[in-house]
Amino acid sequence: TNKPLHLGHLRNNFLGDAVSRILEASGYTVQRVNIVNDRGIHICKSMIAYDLFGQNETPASAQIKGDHLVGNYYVKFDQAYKKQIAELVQQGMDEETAKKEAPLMVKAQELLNKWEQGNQEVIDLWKKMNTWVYKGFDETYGKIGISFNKIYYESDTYLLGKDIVEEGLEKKVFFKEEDGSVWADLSDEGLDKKLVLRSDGTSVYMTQDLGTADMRYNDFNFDKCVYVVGNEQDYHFNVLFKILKRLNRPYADGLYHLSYGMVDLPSGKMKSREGTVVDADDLIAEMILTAQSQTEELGKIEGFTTQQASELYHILGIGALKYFLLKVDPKKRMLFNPEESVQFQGNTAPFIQYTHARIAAIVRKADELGISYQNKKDFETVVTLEPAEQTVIGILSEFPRKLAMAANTYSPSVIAQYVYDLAKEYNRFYTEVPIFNAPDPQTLSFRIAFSAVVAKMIRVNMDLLGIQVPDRM
RNA sequence: GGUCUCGUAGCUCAACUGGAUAGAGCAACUGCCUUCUAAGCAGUAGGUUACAGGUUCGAGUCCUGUCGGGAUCACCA
Repeated sequence: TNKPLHLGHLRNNFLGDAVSRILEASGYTVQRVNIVNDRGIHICKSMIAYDLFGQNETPASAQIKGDHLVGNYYVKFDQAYKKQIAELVQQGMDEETAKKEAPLMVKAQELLNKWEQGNQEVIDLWKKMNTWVYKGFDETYGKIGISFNKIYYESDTYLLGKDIVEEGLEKKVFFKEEDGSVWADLSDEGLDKKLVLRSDGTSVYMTQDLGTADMRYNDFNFDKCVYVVGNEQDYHFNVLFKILKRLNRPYADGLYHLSYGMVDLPSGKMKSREGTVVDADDLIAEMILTAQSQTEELGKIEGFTTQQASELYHILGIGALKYFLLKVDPKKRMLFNPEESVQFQGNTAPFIQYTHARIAAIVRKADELGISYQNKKDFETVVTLEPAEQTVIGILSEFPRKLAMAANTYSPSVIAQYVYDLAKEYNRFYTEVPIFNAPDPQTLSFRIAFSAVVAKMIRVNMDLLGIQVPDRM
Protein backbone atom coordinates (compact mmCIF):
# COMPACT_ATOMS: atom_id res chain seq x y z
CA THR A 1 0.00 0.00 0.00
CA ASN A 2 1.02 3.62 -0.28
CA LYS A 3 -0.84 5.12 2.63
CA PRO A 4 0.21 5.30 6.28
CA LEU A 5 -1.33 2.87 8.74
CA HIS A 6 -4.50 3.96 10.50
CA LEU A 7 -6.71 2.79 13.33
CA GLY A 8 -8.31 0.07 11.21
CA HIS A 9 -4.90 -1.44 10.48
CA LEU A 10 -4.13 -1.41 14.19
CA ARG A 11 -7.25 -3.44 14.94
CA ASN A 12 -6.27 -5.86 12.19
CA ASN A 13 -2.69 -6.27 13.41
CA PHE A 14 -3.53 -6.49 17.10
CA LEU A 15 -6.18 -9.11 16.37
CA GLY A 16 -3.84 -11.17 14.24
CA ASP A 17 -1.11 -11.00 16.85
CA ALA A 18 -3.40 -11.83 19.78
CA VAL A 19 -5.08 -14.71 17.96
CA SER A 20 -1.63 -16.06 17.11
CA ARG A 21 -0.61 -15.92 20.76
CA ILE A 22 -3.84 -17.56 21.88
CA LEU A 23 -3.47 -20.37 19.36
CA GLU A 24 0.17 -20.88 20.39
CA ALA A 25 -0.92 -21.15 24.02
CA SER A 26 -3.46 -23.73 22.89
CA GLY A 27 -0.77 -25.92 21.40
CA TYR A 28 -0.59 -24.80 17.79
CA THR A 29 2.55 -23.78 15.97
CA VAL A 30 1.72 -20.48 14.33
CA GLN A 31 3.28 -18.77 11.34
CA ARG A 32 2.46 -15.06 11.11
CA VAL A 33 2.27 -13.99 7.53
CA ASN A 34 1.62 -10.57 6.06
CA ILE A 35 0.68 -9.72 2.50
CA VAL A 36 1.73 -6.28 1.33
CA ASN A 37 -0.09 -4.69 -1.56
CA ASP A 38 2.82 -2.96 -3.22
CA ARG A 39 1.62 -2.63 -6.79
CA GLY A 40 -1.27 -1.20 -8.75
CA ILE A 41 -2.78 2.02 -9.90
CA HIS A 42 -2.79 3.60 -6.43
CA ILE A 43 0.99 3.30 -6.20
CA CYS A 44 1.32 4.85 -9.62
CA LYS A 45 -0.68 7.84 -8.46
CA SER A 46 1.82 8.56 -5.71
CA MET A 47 4.68 8.12 -8.15
CA ILE A 48 3.19 10.61 -10.61
CA ALA A 49 2.57 13.20 -7.95
CA TYR A 50 6.13 12.75 -6.75
CA ASP A 51 7.42 13.19 -10.29
CA LEU A 52 5.44 16.40 -10.69
CA PHE A 53 5.84 18.03 -7.30
CA GLY A 54 8.54 16.06 -5.54
CA GLN A 55 11.73 17.96 -6.39
CA ASN A 56 13.74 15.00 -5.17
CA GLU A 57 12.39 15.27 -1.67
CA THR A 58 13.26 12.33 0.58
CA PRO A 59 12.07 11.26 4.03
CA ALA A 60 15.42 12.45 5.39
CA SER A 61 15.28 15.85 3.69
CA ALA A 62 11.63 16.36 4.63
CA GLN A 63 12.11 15.03 8.18
CA ILE A 64 9.09 12.81 7.82
CA LYS A 65 8.39 9.07 7.94
CA GLY A 66 8.56 7.46 4.52
CA ASP A 67 5.03 6.09 4.54
CA HIS A 68 3.68 9.54 5.39
CA LEU A 69 5.75 11.17 2.68
CA VAL A 70 4.44 8.79 0.02
CA GLY A 71 0.94 9.09 1.44
CA ASN A 72 1.13 12.86 1.10
CA TYR A 73 1.85 12.52 -2.60
CA TYR A 74 -1.17 10.29 -2.96
CA VAL A 75 -3.25 13.09 -1.50
CA LYS A 76 -1.57 15.62 -3.81
CA PHE A 77 -2.40 13.45 -6.79
CA ASP A 78 -6.02 13.23 -5.75
CA GLN A 79 -6.31 16.99 -5.33
CA ALA A 80 -4.80 17.73 -8.74
CA TYR A 81 -6.87 14.95 -10.29
CA LYS A 82 -10.11 16.34 -8.91
CA LYS A 83 -9.20 19.75 -10.24
CA GLN A 84 -8.69 18.33 -13.71
CA ILE A 85 -12.03 16.54 -13.59
CA ALA A 86 -13.77 19.74 -12.55
CA GLU A 87 -12.16 21.60 -15.44
CA LEU A 88 -13.20 18.96 -17.96
CA VAL A 89 -16.75 18.94 -16.65
CA GLN A 90 -16.74 22.73 -16.94
CA GLN A 91 -15.86 22.30 -20.60
CA GLY A 92 -18.93 20.14 -21.07
CA MET A 93 -17.61 16.63 -20.60
CA ASP A 94 -19.70 14.26 -18.48
CA GLU A 95 -18.19 13.22 -15.18
CA GLU A 96 -17.67 9.53 -15.94
CA THR A 97 -15.67 10.28 -19.07
CA ALA A 98 -13.79 13.05 -17.31
CA LYS A 99 -12.65 10.66 -14.60
CA LYS A 100 -11.23 8.33 -17.21
CA GLU A 101 -9.74 10.92 -19.52
CA ALA A 102 -8.24 13.38 -17.09
CA PRO A 103 -4.57 13.67 -18.14
CA LEU A 104 -3.35 12.58 -14.70
CA MET A 105 -5.38 9.37 -14.78
CA VAL A 106 -4.21 8.61 -18.30
CA LYS A 107 -0.68 9.15 -17.09
CA ALA A 108 -1.18 6.83 -14.12
CA GLN A 109 -2.48 4.09 -16.43
CA GLU A 110 0.53 4.54 -18.70
CA LEU A 111 2.80 4.27 -15.69
CA LEU A 112 1.14 1.04 -14.60
CA ASN A 113 1.65 -0.38 -18.08
CA LYS A 114 5.30 0.65 -18.03
CA TRP A 115 5.69 -0.96 -14.61
CA GLU A 116 4.20 -4.22 -15.86
CA GLN A 117 6.52 -4.12 -18.87
CA GLY A 118 9.46 -3.71 -16.54
CA ASN A 119 10.52 -0.22 -17.60
CA GLN A 120 13.74 0.37 -15.67
CA GLU A 121 13.20 4.03 -14.84
CA VAL A 122 9.71 3.32 -13.51
CA ILE A 123 10.85 0.29 -11.54
CA ASP A 124 13.65 2.32 -9.96
CA LEU A 125 11.31 5.04 -8.72
CA TRP A 126 8.83 2.40 -7.56
CA LYS A 127 11.53 0.62 -5.58
CA LYS A 128 12.79 3.84 -4.07
CA MET A 129 9.36 4.91 -2.87
CA ASN A 130 8.41 1.44 -1.66
CA THR A 131 11.57 1.28 0.40
CA TRP A 132 10.53 4.49 2.11
CA VAL A 133 7.09 3.09 2.84
CA TYR A 134 8.38 -0.20 4.25
CA LYS A 135 10.85 1.60 6.45
CA GLY A 136 8.03 3.70 7.83
CA PHE A 137 5.89 0.62 8.45
CA ASP A 138 8.77 -1.18 10.14
CA GLU A 139 9.11 1.71 12.53
CA THR A 140 5.42 1.61 13.42
CA TYR A 141 5.33 -2.18 13.74
CA GLY A 142 8.37 -1.96 16.00
CA LYS A 143 6.64 0.49 18.30
CA ILE A 144 3.57 -1.69 18.70
CA GLY A 145 5.51 -4.93 18.99
CA ILE A 146 4.15 -6.67 15.90
CA SER A 147 6.32 -8.94 13.79
CA PHE A 148 5.86 -11.53 11.06
CA ASN A 149 7.54 -14.77 10.11
CA LYS A 150 7.09 -14.04 6.44
CA ILE A 151 6.01 -11.12 4.32
CA TYR A 152 4.64 -11.67 0.84
CA TYR A 153 4.62 -8.86 -1.70
CA GLU A 154 1.88 -8.68 -4.27
CA SER A 155 4.39 -7.55 -6.86
CA ASP A 156 5.73 -11.11 -6.56
CA THR A 157 2.40 -12.88 -6.40
CA TYR A 158 0.01 -10.96 -8.64
CA LEU A 159 0.54 -13.26 -11.59
CA LEU A 160 -0.14 -16.42 -9.59
CA GLY A 161 -3.31 -18.39 -10.02
CA LYS A 162 -3.64 -18.55 -13.79
CA ASP A 163 -2.72 -22.22 -13.79
CA ILE A 164 -5.48 -22.81 -11.27
CA VAL A 165 -7.91 -21.15 -13.65
CA GLU A 166 -6.84 -23.68 -16.31
CA GLU A 167 -7.24 -26.50 -13.83
CA GLY A 168 -10.69 -25.23 -12.88
CA LEU A 169 -11.77 -25.14 -16.50
CA GLU A 170 -10.67 -28.73 -16.97
CA LYS A 171 -12.49 -29.80 -13.82
CA LYS A 172 -15.60 -27.87 -14.95
CA VAL A 173 -15.49 -25.76 -11.81
CA PHE A 174 -15.18 -22.67 -14.04
CA PHE A 175 -16.64 -21.84 -17.42
CA LYS A 176 -15.48 -19.57 -20.21
CA GLU A 177 -17.59 -16.82 -21.76
CA GLU A 178 -17.50 -16.04 -25.47
CA ASP A 179 -15.27 -13.02 -24.86
CA GLY A 180 -12.71 -15.28 -23.20
CA SER A 181 -13.36 -14.26 -19.59
CA VAL A 182 -13.51 -17.08 -17.06
CA TRP A 183 -16.13 -17.34 -14.30
CA ALA A 184 -17.12 -19.46 -11.35
CA ASP A 185 -20.83 -20.11 -11.12
CA LEU A 186 -21.88 -20.51 -7.50
CA SER A 187 -25.54 -19.68 -8.02
CA ASP A 188 -26.56 -23.15 -6.80
CA GLU A 189 -25.16 -22.16 -3.39
CA GLY A 190 -27.03 -18.89 -3.29
CA LEU A 191 -24.09 -16.84 -4.53
CA ASP A 192 -23.52 -15.12 -7.86
CA LYS A 193 -21.20 -15.75 -10.71
CA LYS A 194 -17.72 -14.50 -10.01
CA LEU A 195 -15.04 -13.47 -12.48
CA VAL A 196 -11.75 -15.30 -12.03
CA LEU A 197 -9.93 -14.19 -15.19
CA ARG A 198 -10.44 -11.14 -17.40
CA SER A 199 -11.29 -11.46 -21.08
CA ASP A 200 -7.80 -10.21 -21.96
CA GLY A 201 -6.36 -13.05 -19.93
CA THR A 202 -5.06 -10.93 -17.04
CA SER A 203 -5.79 -11.79 -13.45
CA VAL A 204 -8.08 -10.22 -10.89
CA TYR A 205 -8.06 -10.26 -7.09
CA MET A 206 -9.69 -13.71 -7.00
CA THR A 207 -7.12 -15.19 -9.38
CA GLN A 208 -4.36 -13.96 -7.16
CA ASP A 209 -5.93 -15.26 -3.96
CA LEU A 210 -6.40 -18.69 -5.50
CA GLY A 211 -2.71 -18.67 -6.31
CA THR A 212 -1.55 -17.43 -2.94
CA ALA A 213 -3.67 -20.03 -1.14
CA ASP A 214 -1.78 -22.79 -2.95
CA MET A 215 1.49 -21.01 -2.37
CA ARG A 216 0.96 -20.70 1.35
CA TYR A 217 -0.03 -24.34 1.61
CA ASN A 218 3.13 -25.32 -0.22
CA ASP A 219 5.20 -23.06 2.03
CA PHE A 220 3.77 -24.11 5.38
CA ASN A 221 1.65 -27.25 4.89
CA PHE A 222 -0.79 -25.82 7.43
CA ASP A 223 -3.74 -27.50 9.16
CA LYS A 224 -5.53 -24.22 9.54
CA CYS A 225 -5.16 -20.90 7.82
CA VAL A 226 -6.78 -17.84 9.35
CA TYR A 227 -7.28 -14.80 7.11
CA VAL A 228 -7.56 -11.70 9.28
CA VAL A 229 -9.44 -9.41 6.92
CA GLY A 230 -12.19 -6.83 7.42
CA ASN A 231 -15.81 -7.80 7.03
CA GLU A 232 -16.26 -5.77 3.87
CA GLN A 233 -14.61 -8.75 2.18
CA ASP A 234 -16.96 -11.40 3.58
CA TYR A 235 -18.35 -12.15 0.15
CA HIS A 236 -14.93 -12.46 -1.45
CA PHE A 237 -13.72 -15.03 1.07
CA ASN A 238 -16.97 -16.92 1.01
CA VAL A 239 -16.51 -17.34 -2.74
CA LEU A 240 -12.78 -18.06 -2.47
CA PHE A 241 -13.24 -20.85 0.06
CA LYS A 242 -16.10 -22.43 -1.90
CA ILE A 243 -14.04 -22.44 -5.09
CA LEU A 244 -11.06 -24.04 -3.33
CA LYS A 245 -13.39 -26.65 -1.91
CA ARG A 246 -14.74 -27.42 -5.39
CA LEU A 247 -11.18 -27.69 -6.64
CA ASN A 248 -10.70 -30.39 -3.98
CA ARG A 249 -7.88 -28.61 -2.21
CA PRO A 250 -6.88 -30.79 0.77
CA TYR A 251 -6.58 -27.69 2.96
CA ALA A 252 -9.93 -26.17 2.01
CA ASP A 253 -11.70 -27.18 5.22
CA GLY A 254 -9.00 -25.57 7.36
CA LEU A 255 -9.49 -22.10 5.92
CA TYR A 256 -11.13 -19.50 8.09
CA HIS A 257 -11.92 -15.85 7.51
CA LEU A 258 -11.54 -13.93 10.77
CA SER A 259 -13.84 -11.16 9.71
CA TYR A 260 -13.59 -8.11 11.91
CA GLY A 261 -15.77 -5.02 11.96
CA MET A 262 -14.72 -1.55 10.96
CA VAL A 263 -13.64 1.08 13.45
CA ASP A 264 -15.99 4.02 13.12
CA LEU A 265 -15.51 7.58 14.26
CA PRO A 266 -18.24 9.75 15.73
CA SER A 267 -18.34 11.45 12.35
CA GLY A 268 -18.90 8.10 10.64
CA LYS A 269 -16.76 5.77 8.63
CA MET A 270 -13.04 6.47 8.21
CA LYS A 271 -12.15 7.40 4.66
CA SER A 272 -8.53 7.83 3.59
CA ARG A 273 -9.38 10.07 0.67
CA GLU A 274 -11.34 12.50 2.76
CA GLY A 275 -8.70 12.58 5.43
CA THR A 276 -11.12 11.34 8.09
CA VAL A 277 -8.76 8.69 9.40
CA VAL A 278 -7.05 8.35 12.73
CA ASP A 279 -3.40 8.00 11.84
CA ALA A 280 -1.68 5.16 13.68
CA ASP A 281 1.54 7.04 14.44
CA ASP A 282 -0.31 10.10 15.72
CA LEU A 283 -2.53 7.97 17.92
CA ILE A 284 0.37 5.96 19.34
CA ALA A 285 2.24 9.15 20.17
CA GLU A 286 -0.85 10.61 21.80
CA MET A 287 -1.45 7.51 23.92
CA ILE A 288 2.13 7.55 25.18
CA LEU A 289 1.94 11.26 25.95
CA THR A 290 -1.30 10.77 27.84
CA ALA A 291 0.31 7.96 29.82
CA GLN A 292 3.13 10.30 30.69
CA SER A 293 0.97 13.21 31.83
CA GLN A 294 -1.31 10.92 33.88
CA THR A 295 1.64 9.28 35.57
CA GLU A 296 3.33 12.59 36.34
CA GLU A 297 0.08 14.01 37.64
CA LEU A 298 -0.25 11.08 40.03
CA GLY A 299 3.38 11.47 41.01
CA LYS A 300 4.13 7.80 40.64
CA ILE A 301 7.58 7.75 39.14
CA GLU A 302 9.65 8.36 42.23
CA GLY A 303 13.01 6.68 41.84
CA PHE A 304 12.54 5.99 38.12
CA THR A 305 15.38 6.75 35.74
CA THR A 306 14.46 8.67 32.60
CA GLN A 307 14.84 5.45 30.68
CA GLN A 308 12.56 3.50 33.02
CA ALA A 309 9.95 6.24 32.96
CA SER A 310 9.80 6.36 29.21
CA GLU A 311 9.55 2.57 29.04
CA LEU A 312 6.63 2.74 31.45
CA TYR A 313 4.82 5.37 29.37
CA HIS A 314 5.27 3.16 26.35
CA ILE A 315 3.93 0.07 28.10
CA LEU A 316 0.93 1.97 29.43
CA GLY A 317 0.12 3.90 26.26
CA ILE A 318 0.46 0.98 23.84
CA GLY A 319 -1.26 -1.31 26.33
CA ALA A 320 -4.25 1.00 26.63
CA LEU A 321 -4.53 1.18 22.86
CA LYS A 322 -4.28 -2.57 22.31
CA TYR A 323 -6.71 -3.36 25.07
CA PHE A 324 -9.19 -0.82 23.78
CA LEU A 325 -9.23 -2.49 20.36
CA LEU A 326 -9.12 -6.07 21.62
CA LYS A 327 -11.74 -6.02 24.36
CA VAL A 328 -14.54 -5.78 21.83
CA ASP A 329 -15.82 -8.85 19.98
CA PRO A 330 -13.82 -8.86 16.71
CA LYS A 331 -16.90 -9.47 14.59
CA LYS A 332 -18.54 -6.30 15.76
CA ARG A 333 -17.92 -2.87 14.41
CA MET A 334 -16.79 -0.49 17.05
CA LEU A 335 -16.68 3.20 17.69
CA PHE A 336 -13.60 5.22 18.47
CA ASN A 337 -14.27 8.55 20.07
CA PRO A 338 -10.97 10.46 20.30
CA GLU A 339 -12.21 12.50 23.24
CA GLU A 340 -13.52 9.61 25.33
CA SER A 341 -11.75 6.47 24.18
CA VAL A 342 -8.33 7.34 25.55
CA GLN A 343 -8.98 6.37 29.15
CA PHE A 344 -6.92 4.87 31.93
CA GLN A 345 -9.65 4.04 34.43
CA GLY A 346 -12.22 1.29 34.47
CA ASN A 347 -12.15 -1.48 31.90
CA THR A 348 -8.74 -0.57 30.47
CA ALA A 349 -5.24 -1.99 30.27
CA PRO A 350 -3.79 0.48 32.82
CA PHE A 351 -6.38 -0.69 35.36
CA ILE A 352 -5.21 -4.27 34.91
CA GLN A 353 -1.55 -3.24 34.78
CA TYR A 354 -2.05 -1.28 37.98
CA THR A 355 -3.45 -4.33 39.73
CA HIS A 356 -0.37 -6.25 38.67
CA ALA A 357 1.99 -3.51 39.90
CA ARG A 358 0.33 -3.47 43.32
CA ILE A 359 0.75 -7.21 43.70
CA ALA A 360 4.36 -6.92 42.58
CA ALA A 361 4.88 -4.41 45.40
CA ILE A 362 3.42 -6.88 47.89
CA VAL A 363 5.66 -9.67 46.67
CA ARG A 364 8.70 -7.37 46.88
CA LYS A 365 7.84 -6.48 50.43
CA ALA A 366 7.31 -10.13 51.37
CA ASP A 367 10.68 -10.99 49.93
CA GLU A 368 12.33 -8.13 51.82
CA LEU A 369 10.74 -9.32 55.05
CA GLY A 370 11.86 -12.86 54.33
CA ILE A 371 8.35 -14.25 54.45
CA SER A 372 8.09 -17.77 53.08
CA TYR A 373 5.19 -18.36 50.68
CA GLN A 374 6.60 -20.40 47.82
CA ASN A 375 5.81 -23.87 49.17
CA LYS A 376 2.43 -25.35 49.90
CA LYS A 377 3.53 -26.34 53.37
CA ASP A 378 3.87 -22.66 54.20
CA PHE A 379 0.10 -22.43 54.41
CA GLU A 380 -1.40 -25.87 53.99
CA THR A 381 -3.38 -25.75 57.22
CA VAL A 382 -5.28 -22.63 56.24
CA VAL A 383 -8.85 -23.59 55.47
CA THR A 384 -10.99 -20.51 55.98
CA LEU A 385 -11.18 -18.37 52.89
CA GLU A 386 -12.57 -14.86 52.73
CA PRO A 387 -15.50 -14.45 50.29
CA ALA A 388 -13.38 -12.29 48.00
CA GLU A 389 -10.71 -15.00 47.93
CA GLN A 390 -13.26 -17.64 47.04
CA THR A 391 -14.56 -15.53 44.17
CA VAL A 392 -11.07 -14.93 42.82
CA ILE A 393 -10.22 -18.63 43.03
CA GLY A 394 -13.39 -19.40 41.12
CA ILE A 395 -12.29 -17.02 38.39
CA LEU A 396 -8.79 -18.50 38.32
CA SER A 397 -10.21 -21.97 37.77
CA GLU A 398 -12.08 -20.80 34.67
CA PHE A 399 -8.92 -20.00 32.76
CA PRO A 400 -8.55 -23.23 30.75
CA ARG A 401 -12.13 -23.00 29.57
CA LYS A 402 -11.76 -19.33 28.66
CA LEU A 403 -8.57 -19.98 26.73
CA ALA A 404 -10.25 -22.78 24.81
CA MET A 405 -13.20 -20.54 24.05
CA ALA A 406 -10.95 -17.72 22.86
CA ALA A 407 -9.08 -20.14 20.60
CA ASN A 408 -12.20 -21.79 19.22
CA THR A 409 -13.88 -18.51 18.42
CA TYR A 410 -10.68 -16.65 17.45
CA SER A 411 -11.72 -14.04 19.93
CA PRO A 412 -9.15 -12.23 22.09
CA SER A 413 -12.05 -10.31 23.64
CA VAL A 414 -12.80 -13.41 25.72
CA ILE A 415 -9.34 -13.14 27.29
CA ALA A 416 -9.60 -9.36 27.70
CA GLN A 417 -12.93 -9.67 29.48
CA TYR A 418 -11.61 -12.50 31.62
CA VAL A 419 -8.46 -10.75 32.81
CA TYR A 420 -10.50 -7.64 33.60
CA ASP A 421 -12.89 -9.66 35.77
CA LEU A 422 -9.92 -11.23 37.53
CA ALA A 423 -8.25 -7.88 38.25
CA LYS A 424 -11.53 -6.32 39.32
CA GLU A 425 -12.26 -9.09 41.78
CA TYR A 426 -8.73 -9.12 43.12
CA ASN A 427 -8.95 -5.40 43.81
CA ARG A 428 -11.96 -6.08 46.01
CA PHE A 429 -9.88 -8.59 47.96
CA TYR A 430 -7.04 -6.09 48.12
CA THR A 431 -9.12 -3.42 49.85
CA GLU A 432 -11.17 -5.76 52.01
CA VAL A 433 -8.59 -8.21 53.25
CA PRO A 434 -5.38 -7.21 55.02
CA ILE A 435 -2.27 -9.09 53.96
CA PHE A 436 0.61 -8.06 56.18
CA ASN A 437 -1.79 -7.70 59.10
CA ALA A 438 -3.10 -11.22 58.60
CA PRO A 439 -4.18 -12.97 61.82
CA ASP A 440 -1.47 -15.64 61.70
CA PRO A 441 1.74 -16.47 59.77
CA GLN A 442 0.15 -19.18 57.65
CA THR A 443 -2.70 -16.93 56.52
CA LEU A 444 -0.08 -14.30 55.75
CA SER A 445 1.87 -16.75 53.60
CA PHE A 446 -1.27 -17.91 51.88
CA ARG A 447 -2.43 -14.42 50.99
CA ILE A 448 0.93 -13.55 49.51
CA ALA A 449 1.07 -16.78 47.52
CA PHE A 450 -2.51 -16.21 46.43
CA SER A 451 -1.67 -12.67 45.28
CA ALA A 452 1.41 -13.90 43.42
CA VAL A 453 -0.71 -16.43 41.53
CA VAL A 454 -3.13 -13.70 40.52
CA ALA A 455 -0.24 -11.55 39.30
CA LYS A 456 1.09 -14.48 37.29
CA MET A 457 -2.33 -15.05 35.70
CA ILE A 458 -2.67 -11.37 34.86
CA ARG A 459 0.72 -11.48 33.19
CA VAL A 460 -0.11 -14.65 31.26
CA ASN A 461 -3.41 -13.29 30.00
CA MET A 462 -2.08 -9.86 29.10
CA ASP A 463 0.73 -11.61 27.26
CA LEU A 464 -1.92 -13.44 25.22
CA LEU A 465 -3.11 -10.00 24.15
CA GLY A 466 0.42 -8.81 23.43
CA ILE A 467 0.28 -6.34 26.32
CA GLN A 468 3.13 -5.94 28.80
CA VAL A 469 2.62 -5.48 32.53
CA PRO A 470 4.91 -3.32 34.68
CA ASP A 471 6.12 -4.15 38.21
CA ARG A 472 5.83 -0.53 39.27
CA MET A 473 3.57 2.25 38.05
C1' G B 1 -33.61 -4.12 -5.30
C1' G B 2 -30.78 -9.32 -3.97
C1' U B 3 -27.45 -11.27 -0.21
C1' C B 4 -24.97 -10.76 4.51
C1' U B 5 -24.73 -8.28 9.15
C1' C B 6 -25.92 -5.37 13.45
C1' G B 7 -29.80 -2.95 16.90
C1' U B 8 -28.91 -4.32 25.02
C1' A B 9 -28.65 1.86 30.48
C1' G B 10 -27.44 8.97 28.15
C1' C B 11 -22.43 6.92 25.80
C1' U B 12 -18.88 2.56 24.94
C1' C B 13 -19.27 -2.55 25.62
C1' A B 14 -20.52 -7.77 28.43
C1' A B 15 -23.95 -11.66 29.02
C1' C B 16 -19.64 -18.57 29.07
C1' U B 17 -23.41 -20.14 22.55
C1' G B 18 -31.28 -21.52 25.02
C1' G B 19 -31.19 -21.13 31.64
C1' A B 20 -32.73 -18.37 37.60
C1' U B 21 -33.16 -11.21 39.53
C1' A B 22 -29.69 -8.80 31.81
C1' G B 23 -23.88 -7.17 34.01
C1' A B 24 -19.29 -3.71 33.73
C1' G B 25 -16.89 0.92 32.51
C1' C B 26 -17.53 6.18 31.21
C1' A B 27 -20.59 10.38 32.42
C1' A B 28 -23.82 12.09 37.28
C1' C B 29 -24.41 11.83 42.61
C1' U B 30 -22.68 9.89 47.95
C1' G B 31 -18.94 7.85 50.98
C1' C B 32 -13.58 5.65 51.84
C1' C B 33 -6.18 7.55 51.91
C1' U B 34 -2.45 8.21 59.95
C1' U B 35 -2.82 0.99 57.74
C1' C B 36 0.08 -3.48 51.76
C1' U B 37 0.21 1.97 45.40
C1' A B 38 -7.01 5.99 45.64
C1' A B 39 -4.84 4.56 37.76
C1' G B 40 -8.32 1.75 43.56
C1' C B 41 -12.86 0.23 46.65
C1' A B 42 -18.08 0.56 48.37
C1' G B 43 -22.83 2.66 47.29
C1' U B 44 -27.17 5.60 44.65
C1' A B 45 -29.51 6.37 40.12
C1' G B 46 -30.06 4.63 35.15
C1' G B 47 -33.45 -1.35 31.06
C1' U B 48 -40.61 -3.19 28.11
C1' U B 49 -32.82 -6.01 25.27
C1' A B 50 -35.71 -1.42 18.15
C1' C B 51 -40.97 -3.15 17.32
C1' A B 52 -44.82 -7.18 16.45
C1' G B 53 -45.74 -12.19 16.37
C1' G B 54 -44.02 -17.42 16.87
C1' U B 55 -41.17 -22.00 18.80
C1' U B 56 -39.90 -23.65 23.99
C1' C B 57 -40.91 -25.65 30.69
C1' G B 58 -37.70 -21.30 29.75
C1' A B 59 -35.73 -16.26 24.55
C1' G B 60 -31.28 -10.51 24.63
C1' U B 61 -29.86 -15.33 22.31
C1' C B 62 -33.70 -19.66 17.61
C1' C B 63 -37.83 -18.66 13.49
C1' U B 64 -41.07 -15.05 10.61
C1' G B 65 -42.30 -10.10 9.59
C1' U B 66 -41.69 -4.63 10.17
C1' C B 67 -38.59 -0.38 11.14
C1' G B 68 -33.60 1.59 11.47
C1' G B 69 -27.96 1.49 10.75
C1' G B 70 -23.74 -0.83 8.06
C1' A B 71 -21.33 -3.92 4.37
C1' U B 72 -21.47 -6.14 -0.31
C1' C B 73 -23.44 -7.26 -5.15
C1' A B 74 -16.57 -4.15 -10.27
C1' C B 75 -13.12 -7.25 -16.25
C1' C B 76 -10.54 -2.38 -8.35
C1' A B 77 -7.63 -4.72 -4.55
